[in-house]
Amino acid sequence: MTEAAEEERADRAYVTLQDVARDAGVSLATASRVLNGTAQVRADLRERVLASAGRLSYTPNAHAQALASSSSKSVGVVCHDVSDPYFAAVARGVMRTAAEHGMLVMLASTFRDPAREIEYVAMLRAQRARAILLIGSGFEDRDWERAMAAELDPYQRTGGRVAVLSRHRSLKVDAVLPQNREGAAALARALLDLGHRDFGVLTGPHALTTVADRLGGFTDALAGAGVRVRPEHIVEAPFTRDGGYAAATELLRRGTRPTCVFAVTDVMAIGALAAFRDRGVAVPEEISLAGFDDIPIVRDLTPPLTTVALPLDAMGERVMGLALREPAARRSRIERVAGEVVLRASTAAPR
Amino acid sequence: MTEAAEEERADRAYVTLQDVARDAGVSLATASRVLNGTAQVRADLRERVLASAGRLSYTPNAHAQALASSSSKSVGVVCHDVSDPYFAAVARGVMRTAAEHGMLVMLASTFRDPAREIEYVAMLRAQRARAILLIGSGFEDRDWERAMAAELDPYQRTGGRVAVLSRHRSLKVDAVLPQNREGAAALARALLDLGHRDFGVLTGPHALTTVADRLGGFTDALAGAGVRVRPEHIVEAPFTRDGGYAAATELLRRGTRPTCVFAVTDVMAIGALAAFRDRGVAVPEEISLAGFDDIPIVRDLTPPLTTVALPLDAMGERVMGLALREPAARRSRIERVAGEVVLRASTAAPR
DNA sequence: GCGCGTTCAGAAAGCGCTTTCTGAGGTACC
DNA sequence: GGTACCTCAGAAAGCGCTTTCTGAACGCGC
Repeated sequence: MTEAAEEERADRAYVTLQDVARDAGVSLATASRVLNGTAQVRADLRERVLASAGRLSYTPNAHAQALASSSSKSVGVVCHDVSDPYFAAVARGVMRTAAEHGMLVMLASTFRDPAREIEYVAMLRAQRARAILLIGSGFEDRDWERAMAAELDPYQRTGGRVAVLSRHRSLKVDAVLPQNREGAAALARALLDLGHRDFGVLTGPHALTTVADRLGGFTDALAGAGVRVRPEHIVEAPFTRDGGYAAATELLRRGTRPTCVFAVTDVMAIGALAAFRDRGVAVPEEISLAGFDDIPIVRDLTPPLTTVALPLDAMGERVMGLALREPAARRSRIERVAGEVVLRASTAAPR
Repeated sequence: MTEAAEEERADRAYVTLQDVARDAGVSLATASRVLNGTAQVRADLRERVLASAGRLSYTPNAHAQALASSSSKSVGVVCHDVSDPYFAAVARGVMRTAAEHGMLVMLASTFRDPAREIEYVAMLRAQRARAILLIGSGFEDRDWERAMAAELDPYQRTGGRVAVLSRHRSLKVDAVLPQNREGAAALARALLDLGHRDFGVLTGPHALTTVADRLGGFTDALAGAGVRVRPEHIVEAPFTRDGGYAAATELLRRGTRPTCVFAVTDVMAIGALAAFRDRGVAVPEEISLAGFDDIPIVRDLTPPLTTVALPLDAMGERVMGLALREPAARRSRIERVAGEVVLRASTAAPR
């Protein structure tokens, strides 16, 4: 390349395919074909194009490519909170799988604001994301479901792919579904086996499908054994560590103390454990505590937490896999994921 | 809209601005101006355009917009691992700030592969991300630095903004820099004050700038007090929970046991704590343990971890803020962030 | 030697927007 | 009433690619 050409290039914002083609002395079409391997091109032209592209350090404009080919290399992922360990663990599988497919991930964090979730889906639609993943529990709210469907349906009709992890009565989309009911029920039975009869539950906002399922599965299984959870032993709080702390504190305040407490997520259980420690209530000696999810950190708590283990990383992988695979024939695909009860030192037989 | 028009629309993949303009009986230009508020438009035309856009549920094609206006609404964020609690905490601030600016975040996870990091920067460049954020320690490796600069320099010359969190001898970019040396030094002095004289250090790959700084700051401060860390008490391992576990195990295996151990990150400290527990070494009675970062979970460990607290969320906010603000006059801006020593129950006076 | 089928490079038509340029129509002022 | 100026809608030129269409060049069979 001559000095003059070099200078001219410095003016322009970017090196374009046009520049490469000119430098290589071929047409735009040929340059495009070489760089994409779309068609056979005579060897010497090939070489020239490749050489020019390298020399000019050409970077294709992904927007132009997306526009011209009407397809993009990005997928959207919507979550509640990136700093939630549950999401973090799932995201790992999501990111890995995306990378394997050469996809870029656009991440949106709703901070549990339903309106914002819908807004983000609209943005991802505008970005022509190839697929949209909804990670985390949906809301059991008619209006919200309608609004979400209003975004998702046109998106899917125009070739967009949607997959969700956890949720969603009304959305006709591919889904990876942890067996929340069954897992919670199995946990209940395991705790019954330990000898517990008096339970407390620290639960999240009941509008979340996940909460409803876990709470329902747990209490139903207990009921099956003739055990009822006293209403004042069910405490609702935000779906966070601090929510768990507050709920556990409230539970202790209410007087009569259960022998075993189930927090519907590990994150809440962590807060509960801290609350018990701060109040001098020994776990598991005075009270047993169990969670749900098996986020990585709970193994390192003292005591390590009894929980229902979900293969979080693999779930992320599968949900991204669903979204990237060929669309289903007609109906949505459902992949159920079983949880496995893991008894650790945070639970013991009641005294 | 007539049935025929409705039907015609169903064929097309998307509703375009053209469709809206036609439906409203105005020109493309006018429709664009109304939707973007770019210029004054007569009230009745305005209304018609807005109504049509609503009725057709028009979603602009972000790629077309980006191409035509040569600007985009997305920023790229490159991290090592989304599931690392350190990144998760920082990401929270990053995501919040991005949302406040109406930006979409494209997230890339390198899994600590230097080559992949550079590859991602190229992808983000292709996507014409308005800014690129590099979160996490850089590599002290000439070749890598050169290759990274080769991507970043042209990007910045063409108007791209780059900001980093932690690192980077050679990159001329805006940066948020935790005071790793100073923080580690302050921690060292605090531990000396507790009475410790015999230290161990669990460290990460020394090619990471963060590791070098923290290790250096710690040992230098000790040296200033006439205390040397015995070489066999410095154990290098991967920058992970399991790395910390392995390093602590190795440290115990080596025989003579220090009275106090510093793990260069909280994540490693968590692993170390587990290793000590598994080996029956009481913390802090038999050995004191300190970390660095103050990731949220360490407060809930037993014992809660002494550490150097970094305002992780705020750091994320600031690095995104740097990237979104007007570019600096000429030189890169540096924002230093001080760490604060927080003594918790994992450290105590030696016996 | 001629027609036919192939192969492959180049011309050109978009993809869906933004934005400059053009010109119509209205207003203010002399 | 005519000129100068202003406001604002529409025409059209791109943005940087992909991809269809066109046609040149060549090899082959009869």
